[in-house]
Amino acid sequence: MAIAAQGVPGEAKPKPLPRVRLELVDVFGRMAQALSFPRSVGEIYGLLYLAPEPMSAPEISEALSISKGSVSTGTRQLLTLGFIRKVWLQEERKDYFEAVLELGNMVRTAYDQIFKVRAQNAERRLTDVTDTLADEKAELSPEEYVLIKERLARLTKLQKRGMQFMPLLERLIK
Amino acid sequence: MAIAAQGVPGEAKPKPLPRVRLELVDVFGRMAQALSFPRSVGEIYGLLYLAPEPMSAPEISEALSISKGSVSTGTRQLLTLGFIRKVWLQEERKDYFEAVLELGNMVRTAYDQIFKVRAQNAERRLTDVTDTLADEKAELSPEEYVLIKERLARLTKLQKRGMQFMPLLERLIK
DNA sequence: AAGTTTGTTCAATTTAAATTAAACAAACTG
DNA sequence: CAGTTTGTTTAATTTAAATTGAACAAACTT
Repeated sequence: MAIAAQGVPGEAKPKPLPRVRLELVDVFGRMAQALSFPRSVGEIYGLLYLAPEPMSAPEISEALSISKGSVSTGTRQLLTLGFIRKVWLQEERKDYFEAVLELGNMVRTAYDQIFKVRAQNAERRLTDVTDTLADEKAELSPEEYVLIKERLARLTKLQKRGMQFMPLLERLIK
Repeated sequence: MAIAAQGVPGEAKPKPLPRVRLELVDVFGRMAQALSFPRSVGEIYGLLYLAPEPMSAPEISEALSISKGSVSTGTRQLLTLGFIRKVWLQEERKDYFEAVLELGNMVRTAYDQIFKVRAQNAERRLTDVTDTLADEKAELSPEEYVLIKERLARLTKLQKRGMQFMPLLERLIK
């Protein structure tokens, strides 16, 4: 039998969310999808962004009607991205979460963890293709070899340009 | 009974693709997925990028083992993005496609059609949320109202900063 | 110790998106 | 004209991803 402690922020308070908050949940949900994150991840962030107090996992689950499994994986993703943080509240055993409001930082970490990694992967894969071309030279007609070589060189050049671009971008957002 | 015309580029030439080409197909396929495009769209582009001659839809379908339906929708997407172009070859009835190699242009159109549109949508949705807050003011406690208002203002500010950023980005890529 | 509550993990299910297959129209061929 | 070939469109299927639900471990309560 729960004690229904008074001072504990979200305990026994299943008050329905105001419309503004539901709407922002939706906005971030869609935004997440557009960035190919699970919708629920965006929804959790949207919920926390307008929360007056930190929220526990069960509260989030309740408010968004999503399973606690999804809350667990969703909060983990948001934590590793640095979009939310854990807050220990008084004597509570539960984890509480709050949104990181300094979105500037968010942009930085998102950049580092998503964009940068992808760019590096792309670079590596392109090198692999170029290696394959070298291996395969004998089996190709001279014309085809030259053509492919030129086009891959073109891609590599573009790739390099993009990479040079990155430090500039970094200076701008950091 | 087909006449198996000699001069026609890709006719009756189901020669298997060299490994380099298969690999680049794969690279672009994955890249497309990462950008939340259908994999097949990337594959088509990857195929055309190293094609010595323009390719017809049936040839693409054959080379990638995808249905002609997918080729039809995939080429349409790539055409509207400006990543490939149609080429009319001699007297042929078929459409032939070739990759647009000037990837700089591609980046520009991709920016205009994808990023820009999304940014504008986000702006509109955020305005809607702010409107909802105004509507709902009476039903919120003063503290909650102020809190939400401040946080939405924060988002709007960030949003504006992002938008200011865009012309700069445009100048860099255009 | 027995019983809660919280949070994680993973198999099973659901959902959404891409792909195919089939039906069709259009442009040609003999 | 009858028969091909090409390309588009839509319903049906397949595939991939997200979500749930159930099993479990850990930290607590009584």
